[in-house]
Amino acid sequence: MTNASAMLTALGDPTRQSIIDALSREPLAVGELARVLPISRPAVSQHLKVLKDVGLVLDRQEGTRRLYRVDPDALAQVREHLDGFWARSLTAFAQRTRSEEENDDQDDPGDPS
Amino acid sequence: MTNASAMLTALGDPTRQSIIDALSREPLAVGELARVLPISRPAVSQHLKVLKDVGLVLDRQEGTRRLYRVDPDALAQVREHLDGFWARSLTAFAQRTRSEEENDDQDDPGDPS
DNA sequence: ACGAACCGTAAGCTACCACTTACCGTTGCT
DNA sequence: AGCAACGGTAAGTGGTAGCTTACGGTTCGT
Repeated sequence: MTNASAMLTALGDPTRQSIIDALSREPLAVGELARVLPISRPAVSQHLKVLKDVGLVLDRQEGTRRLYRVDPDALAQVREHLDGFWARSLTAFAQRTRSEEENDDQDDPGDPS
Repeated sequence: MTNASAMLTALGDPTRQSIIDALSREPLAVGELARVLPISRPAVSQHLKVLKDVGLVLDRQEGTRRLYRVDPDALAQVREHLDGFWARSLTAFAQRTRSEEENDDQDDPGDPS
């Protein structure tokens, strides 16, 4: 499992999507996230651990608080991974269209001109 | 929950990621997918239902078989959704850098004009 | 009409995931 | 030193996601 797909898997949880959404606007401490989200503070901590393990968020000690923020480079990696799927699906579609045109030629082998 | 985040959630399962990966290269029938993947054919069917419900894949009856393919537009939606996170995190970072500079100014409250 | 190939769905089970409460360590302030 | 605020982690629980087997429906060939 590549790192990008691991990040994609980590993003599969709606709560973690909300966390990323909030952290993308501004860095937040765990307690601040817990106040916004409908879950307890330990639950937020556990989600943050998952996100940090795959590299989607970074943390920094700020006095007694711990500030979390998203890593834009990691997010870019996931985006490029999806971009790969997208590009392949497009070229596959283009090739399929060409094959159909060739099949049309085969179905009616007469000269179209 | 927007449609893009629902698609992102559906992409959270590694098996579904493999299915998207395979289908992005070429359209496949359910049985063909089951032969490639390490799970049974009904399991593939269930995953395909999830992917189809969120609009990530399209299906087409081809004789007795049912061909599935990825919808490039749907994939583009997810990519743009991630792009939103990415862009916000970048601007947030830029603004934070600016605030730090302003703080430097505040440390020395001389008139900037 | 019969058989074969293909697929969706129901039923059931297991494992894991997300959540909570409880506890403990750390940091900073007075 | 003592207190308060903050946060990570262990332990335990409920729900559900993902898988399998079994069954039924549809389409094509003979």
